[in-house]
Formats: sequence, C-alpha cells, structure tokens
Amino acid sequence: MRPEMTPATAAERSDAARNRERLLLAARELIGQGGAAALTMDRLAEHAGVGKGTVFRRFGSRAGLMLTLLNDSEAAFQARVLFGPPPLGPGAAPLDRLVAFGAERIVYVLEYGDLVLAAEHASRNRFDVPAAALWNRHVEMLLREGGFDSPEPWLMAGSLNATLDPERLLHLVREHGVTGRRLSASWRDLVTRVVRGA
Amino acid sequence: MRPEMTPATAAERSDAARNRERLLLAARELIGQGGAAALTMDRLAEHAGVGKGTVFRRFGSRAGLMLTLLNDSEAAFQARVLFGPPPLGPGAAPLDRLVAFGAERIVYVLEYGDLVLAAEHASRNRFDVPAAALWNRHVEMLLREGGFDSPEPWLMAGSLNATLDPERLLHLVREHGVTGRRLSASWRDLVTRVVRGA
DNA sequence: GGACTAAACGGACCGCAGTCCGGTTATATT
DNA sequence: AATATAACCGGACTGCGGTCCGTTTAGTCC
Repeated sequence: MRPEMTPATAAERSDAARNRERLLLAARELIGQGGAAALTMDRLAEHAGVGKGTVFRRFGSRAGLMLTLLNDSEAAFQARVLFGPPPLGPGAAPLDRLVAFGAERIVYVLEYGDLVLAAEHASRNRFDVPAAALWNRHVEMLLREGGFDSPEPWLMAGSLNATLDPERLLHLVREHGVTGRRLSASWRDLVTRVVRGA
Repeated sequence: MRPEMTPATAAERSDAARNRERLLLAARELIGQGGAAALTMDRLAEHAGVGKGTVFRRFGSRAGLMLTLLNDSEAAFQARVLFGPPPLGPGAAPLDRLVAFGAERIVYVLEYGDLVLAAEHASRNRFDVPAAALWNRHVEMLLREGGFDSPEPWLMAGSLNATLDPERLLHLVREHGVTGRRLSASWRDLVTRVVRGA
C-alpha cells in the first residue's frame, strides 16, 4: 500500500522505529493471550501506548499488520520451497514437488490458523497478495515441468491453489474434525489425477 | 438461526408480513440503484420506514438478507440441477453432468455477482450453508456414479467445489479479464482429468 | 544553539453490522 | 368488548476497522 518507491528512501525516523517495535511486541502479546480475535486495533494502540492513527500509518490495515506478523515464517516457508531440499525444494520430480507443496502448505496453514485467516481479509486483494501470486506461479511451473499440456496452466494452477484456501482447510479441520493427514492425502490424490489424467 | 421448530408454527403476524414485504422491496430498490454495496442495514431500515431491530429480526444478518434475496434464483437453479433436463439434470453421463454443473454455476455466479459474495460473508458458516452442502453432496454423488474410486470422495468433491468459489471467480473476471468461457473450459479440463486419471 | 520542515503523532470522528430492552400491537380467549 | 399475552417494534447503544487533521517532534541546515 505505501509507495516507498524511491530507492534512496530516507531512513525511518527513530520515534517511528521505536513505535513499530512497541506495536509488534504488543501485538504478539495480545495474540499470545487471547488469540488473533483479541487483537483489535484500538486495544493494540492502547496496549502499546500509542495513538490509533499510528497503528494504521505503520501497517495500513489489520490485514497488513497480520501480514507483517507472519512475515518471518512466511519467508522461511518460501525459502524452503524455492531453495530448500527436495522434495519440497528443487531437485525432485515435479509431481513429487507438487505433492510436497500441498502437504507443507496444509501444515503451515493449520499451524498459523487465525493469523493467516486475518491476513487474507484485506479489503481488495486476497488473490493478488504477493505470496498468493507466487504460489500460483510455482504451481503453474510445476505443472508445465510435469508435462502438463492444457490450454491454460495458469487457470489450472489457480484452481489447485483454491483447494488449499486457508478458510476452507481450517473449516474442515475445526468443524468437521478432518485431520491434516487426510487433507494431504486428498491433495495428493487430486494433483496426481490432474497431472496424469489425459 | 431462528428455531421455528414446532410444525404447527403460528402464521406470521400481519404487521410482520407487511414489514417483510416493505423490506424486500426497499432492498431490491437500493441494490437496483447503487449495487449491493449501497445496501447497508441502516439505510435499508430507513428506506423501508422501519426500525433497525426489525431488519435483523427478520433476516438475522446482512448475509441472511442476501440469501433471502437470492432465494428465488437459487431455488430455480437447484431445481434445474436436480430435476431439469440433461446434461445438467439427471439422465446424462456423470462426467457430462459434472461439466455442465460447473459451467452453469459459473454463469450463475457471474450473473448475481455481488449478491452471492455478500451472501457468503456469513460470520461463521460459508461452507455449511445449506446450498453449499447440497453442491458438495451433488458433486460427490456424480463422482461416485462416474466410477471414481478414491478413499474420500467427499473431500474431493469439496476440493472441486472450492474451485468454483464465487470470490475467486469474480476476482478472475473483474481483475484479470478472464471470460466465463475460459473458466468453464478450465473446469471441464479439471473434472475430466480428475474423473479419468487413475 | 536556533530556526525550519517534513514526518510522525494522537485521538476525535465516521459508517458499519449487530445487540438489547422498554414500549406497542395484533390476535386469541372469554 | 375487555383482557391477556406473546410477538413485534424502534432506535439507542456497542465495538469494530478505518479516516482526518491540528499538533508535536526528529533531523537538518545555518
């Protein structure tokens, strides 16, 4: 949301940096106590001893804050997918990488649950968020490498990714008692059929 | 949400019925003018000359209101799927019915756009709404009839349905200029591979 | 050190969905 | 027609995410 376009962006002012630290600390504290639901912007501001406007200038929105909180683990996950060891990382057969990707993604979503959910509630995007676009391209690439010939691999990749929608996964787990293992198996079944099916 | 359990439910009181008509009329009017976004519960109440509490007692929530507004077209669609002519209705081969189901569902979602979106924003459900459950069972049945042998047809049906998520479809159409035709083709590709792929 | 300026600050304010409860009214009963 | 009662009604109220704008302050230049 914030432009931040010029390369030589002036360093952040010291009070701004201090407040960001305070806010992130307070945010993790609130979430630690009462889950993501306990993190309202008003309470966060008060808890961090900061004005509400400051919270929004720093993070743009509640979803932006959640994204920031998830940044580290998300980056770690991305690194594992892009550069880590097979079968998740490069080196394995495309289908195996696809299977591993879904399985790990499911584990990730189940682990960070509410945070991921809240991060997706950005007003406009949810699909154009950088991470989502990355997963789309990743799956598309794996499909192509796997000899997938179809008019629109990009749409197919989007369909497969829709299957991993956090809201859906969490709903299945929480309301229907489906285990992560079963979800992974279903994903494996799905992508295997898609890649192999003529 | 409302119990309404006893079979011999007393008829609705006349003033309640009158207000419901007023509200539905006003709702369609507001949507007609400014789209679904223009339909806020306050404005609706004012426009219908009714208190806000009345709106919520009638429809439970904004999503509930949207569901009511969609009720007719949704029922018509359900009837076509369950009892209508093939290939959407019974009589055609399962795979053909599956393909037709996706195609028609896409047409439906694109036609009613914002309404469907708003109807899904129920606080808790979105997946357990009766209609969604019906589509899940429907797809599961078609998979089974199509000779789909897999440990969990129900999860597979859910995955396929996730592909038709209105938010996703509308996003692709509105932000990426994807046509309904391409979406249908992609769906056909997907279900064909899933059913055929061993 | 003093003056200047752009950035950061804070909290009042907005519109929203949804809740609550004291007052009102339609309907059944006699 | 009078009474009783359960359903209905309205709108003040809450908590939320998000915006706005007058005020303060950190960093810079003389």
